[in-house]
Amino acid sequence: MYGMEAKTRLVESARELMWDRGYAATSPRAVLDAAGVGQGSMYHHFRGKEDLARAVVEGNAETMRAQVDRDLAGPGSAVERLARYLRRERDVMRGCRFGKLAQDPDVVASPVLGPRVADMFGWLVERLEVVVREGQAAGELRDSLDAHRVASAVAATLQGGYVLARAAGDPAAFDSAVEGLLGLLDTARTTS
Amino acid sequence: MYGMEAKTRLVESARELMWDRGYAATSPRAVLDAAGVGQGSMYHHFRGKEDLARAVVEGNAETMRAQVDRDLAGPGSAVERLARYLRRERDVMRGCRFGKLAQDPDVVASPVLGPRVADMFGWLVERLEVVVREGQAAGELRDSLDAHRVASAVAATLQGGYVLARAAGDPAAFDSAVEGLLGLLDTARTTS
DNA sequence: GTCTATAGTAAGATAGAC
DNA sequence: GTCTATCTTACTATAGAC
Repeated sequence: MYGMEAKTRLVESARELMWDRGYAATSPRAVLDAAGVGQGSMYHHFRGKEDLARAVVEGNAETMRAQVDRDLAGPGSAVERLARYLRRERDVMRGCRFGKLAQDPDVVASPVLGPRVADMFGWLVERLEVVVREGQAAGELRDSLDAHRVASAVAATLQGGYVLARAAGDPAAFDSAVEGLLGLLDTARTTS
Repeated sequence: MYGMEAKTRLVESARELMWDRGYAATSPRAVLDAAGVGQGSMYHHFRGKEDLARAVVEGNAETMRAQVDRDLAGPGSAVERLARYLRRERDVMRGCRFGKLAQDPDVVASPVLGPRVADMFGWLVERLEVVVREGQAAGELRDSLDAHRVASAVAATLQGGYVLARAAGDPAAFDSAVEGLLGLLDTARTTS
């Protein structure tokens, strides 16, 4: 963290703290201490807390889109690709960087942060929907299923899995939810 | 709110504020203003913010257990009862009173609040699991399904549905997720 | 029981030196 | 560009009068 310039260190420190504590609970003071820079440095590079968070969110969005694309656009059938996405190794107890923000009233109310979180989830569900449709076109998944709704259920199970895991204090709760959904998805295949 | 004694007004005010803002973001100051009482009154009836939250959570737990039992223990097949639970009218944009707490680091870290939230979700998943097993015993749901995992997926979809709705700023995202799961549950029925 | 006054700490941001 | 000092406001809690 100390081999970078101050601006980069600020964003990286904020990224870690926001992942753990969310937006509202991440104070500029804590970010500065973690980055090892003074306050003046932050207010030189950013307009304030919200602007720093914007930089964090933009970086996270790029990373997440790339990860999702890797899982969903790779080889395999539709269900195999959904399974690869759902079962990807995750830092379950830290939660989803975006799901955490969506729960924060300050984020949703922010004109700069709110739309970015909304866009991320809108994109994700659309992306999942495409995979479901491909599965239907290939005759793998039943045509009777509503692709958008199934995609929404997949995204929701993931987000809810994080909630259950944090509530239980046990990552296994996340795995149970994911495997439960995959079990149901398996019954929705035309081939068996 | 003003027809009750101060202690009751404090709990009710805190309940509303915590539903909207969560635990950490709900200040005693805001609760006192909403309840229309002074600070001394609160510190007479409660040991502090955490103790007041405990009273709120205990009341919420009772309410939620009663609601879930009404939905799941009533008449109908297993899938019908799960659908009644999932489709029950909800204040989607306000979210789940317990899911919100599970996401709050201060709550999870609290020895008095954390276990209460954990117990609530543990009880819920167990309760859903019983319904799935009943469906299997009745020959309605496939025996190949893991009841615990399916129950976890149901609970997770609900919690994740709230996340998607808040991110999108649209309750319809919640409905899509719920209907997506119900669509998958329908394919898991042995009868059609 | 309920109130106001006040304490001590931390939040988020600004000013101005270097 | 980066620093420290300072400002204003809010938080959670305590003290002590009524």
